[in-house]
Amino acid sequence: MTTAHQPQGAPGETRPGGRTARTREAVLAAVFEELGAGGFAGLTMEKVSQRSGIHVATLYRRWRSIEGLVCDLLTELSADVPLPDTGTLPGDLRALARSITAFYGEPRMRRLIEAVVSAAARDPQVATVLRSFFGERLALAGQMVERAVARGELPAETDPEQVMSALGAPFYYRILIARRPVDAALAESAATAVWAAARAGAYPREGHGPADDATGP
Amino acid sequence: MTTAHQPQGAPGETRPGGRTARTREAVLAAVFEELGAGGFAGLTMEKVSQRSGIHVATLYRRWRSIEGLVCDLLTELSADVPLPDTGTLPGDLRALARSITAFYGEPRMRRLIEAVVSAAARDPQVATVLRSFFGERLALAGQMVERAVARGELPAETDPEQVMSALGAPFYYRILIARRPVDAALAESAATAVWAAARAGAYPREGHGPADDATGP
DNA sequence: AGACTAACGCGAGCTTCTTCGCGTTAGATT
DNA sequence: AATCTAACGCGAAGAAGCTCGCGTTAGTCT
Repeated sequence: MTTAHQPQGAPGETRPGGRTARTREAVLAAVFEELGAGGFAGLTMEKVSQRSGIHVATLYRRWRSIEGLVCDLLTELSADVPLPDTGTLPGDLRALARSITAFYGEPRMRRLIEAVVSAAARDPQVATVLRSFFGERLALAGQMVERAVARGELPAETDPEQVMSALGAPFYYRILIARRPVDAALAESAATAVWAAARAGAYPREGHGPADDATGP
Repeated sequence: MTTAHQPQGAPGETRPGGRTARTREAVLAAVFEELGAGGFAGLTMEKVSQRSGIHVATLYRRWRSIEGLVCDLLTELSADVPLPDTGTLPGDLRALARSITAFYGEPRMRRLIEAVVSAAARDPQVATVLRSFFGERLALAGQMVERAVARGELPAETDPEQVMSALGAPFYYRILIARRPVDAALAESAATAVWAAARAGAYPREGHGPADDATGP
């Protein structure tokens, strides 16, 4: 869980509840606020230092760079989107899509993911953390799909992680590429689309080709 | 077409075929190569200057920043993915998905889009250019879907741009978030998924809700 | 061909970013 | 309570990034 950048900070380290943890909290809060205020463009060590009251040298010592800070913030805000269990996959997909919409409805969170992706483009270590971070979340969310397959809602050869990728993809496209706010319509569209596509066998496990009904209606 | 950063450079300006155009060509080529070599992480004005043989001051004068350079490069490489017309929408979707795969199959191009998104997170002007750039391409690609609607392959209330967004989204998710290379399987999956989802009415125009078959099989 | 001007090269100078050494503080240890 | 050490504050020094003014070059215009 601890990033490669910071020698200490996560619970279970040498100074668990003490000064170290306090400064980390203060710093990450400052990064988050600064990010919400000015985006990644206006994010600088100097500002984080001023807002948090922590000296710049300390920031460089523990996090090495802005990228490291953003990266650490990402891992901190991990457990914010819980997995639904409504009993049916379309219900679950819809619920999750709405959760994601609520999450990224806040400009702060869009700024955060923007910053993380931007940081990953510059720092290979951040890229690694980002990949494994989403990898874990994807594997976790995949359980939702596995239940659906067990219930017989989807073909047995369906790849759970691909389904969940397909659910998330429209949001990140909207945020990073189209650069428009996410809304309820996107959530409905994403959930409906993934459900239809998954039923059509568009997300097969490796080895199985996709069900080829793509030759006409 | 001209970015907000550079006073000259695009064809039709004051010094069309002369030194200005040559330096721009040399500089953008240098940026591209440097990007392919070290990614956005290793991209610096100094290196671009050295590789292109153009003085640093000139780079700052014309492009103002690294972000401006990357932004200009994006607009330069715009017309590289032609629109297919196979006669059927599933055929078109598949062909386009394969084109996109070929395009982003090159690490260089993944680096480029990474750099562009990263630059947009820092520079609001780049963000604007990025949005309008993809907006235009989306509108253009939407014609593919309009033809399909006219042929009766899709519901009349289908929103062309949403369909095309949905086709592109998986690629950008793969590149920027999952951080794994794009492959043929992704192309097939994306094309198949969008086709199934579009037929199910998952991409309605504003005002029409998505066709609600999301309550169970 | 000659005059005119936009764009470039050059290097100095400024700002911002980043690191380092040393003394101090907070928390753990016994 | 006394000791011991990791983490922090502080300021200075070094490096990198960025701007500016001036002279030169290349392309245009008459």
